[in-house]
Amino acid sequence: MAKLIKAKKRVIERPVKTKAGNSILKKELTAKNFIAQLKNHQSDTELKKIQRYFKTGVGDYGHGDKFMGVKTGTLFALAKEFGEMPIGEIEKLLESPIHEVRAGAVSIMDKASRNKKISKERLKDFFDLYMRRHDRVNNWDLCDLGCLYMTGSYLYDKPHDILYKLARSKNIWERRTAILSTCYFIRKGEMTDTFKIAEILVNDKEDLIHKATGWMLRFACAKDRKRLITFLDKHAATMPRTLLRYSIEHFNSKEREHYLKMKTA
DNA sequence: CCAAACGCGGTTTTCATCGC
DNA sequence: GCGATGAAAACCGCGTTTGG
Repeated sequence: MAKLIKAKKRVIERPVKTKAGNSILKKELTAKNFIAQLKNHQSDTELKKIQRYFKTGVGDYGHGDKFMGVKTGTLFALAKEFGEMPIGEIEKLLESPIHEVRAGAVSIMDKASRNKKISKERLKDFFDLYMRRHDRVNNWDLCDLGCLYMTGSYLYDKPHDILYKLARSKNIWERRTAILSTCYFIRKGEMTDTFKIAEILVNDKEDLIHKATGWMLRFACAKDRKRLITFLDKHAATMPRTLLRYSIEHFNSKEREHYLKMKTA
């Protein structure tokens, strides 16, 4: 434990954050170096945990994925430091068979995208890479990292057609991308796409789509409660249970009961 | 009677708020 | 400013309840 913290600290103290050292820095901002750093933080205890956390059994969504055993927090801290990694190197990370390495790739894009000072060009590079290599995004956490800020902020002032195409995809992670990308719009007070895409996904077969959609509906409800009520009055009786329960999680018990009982009514 | 549904608790990280 | 605190968020699993 102490060892891990020490190692983490050492990484932070590297001259990565100093602007003056940019040229030296760029040399180190490689996929190879990132993976080497990750290996420093590998632990078997964490490996067991993470394999249990992401369902890896036969038939589960995470089946066949490889893990190395790095704590999420450590991964995020590392990703923050590698924020300036060239896009080609990020793509290399994305091509890794190891989950944490791919998560690192998307996390680098996520952390950098949260910075309001990110350039339009950089954001476009991120978005294009994410969409072009969506085949490498094959778990819920990768979707979350890519979409909670990055995809949405890129698309914010552009046409949103691509999200509707993704919402109708056969690929579960593309559908998850579609709904989660609206998270940024919700933050900006724009809920239309969330509800329109939720309408497309309202009878989805996948549990992880129910959860993501319910999550976004609940999030949107915080800004526009009436709109969720309208949606629920139309769909509560037939929509998947998890989707419904997630979306009304913040209702008081009376309201919750009302919508939960609509199925039988 | 069994499966689905429910609600809660545990995992971890991040964000907002509070008081010094 | 800054550390402490609490809330909330993805997720899962588990024990209990419900209902077809």
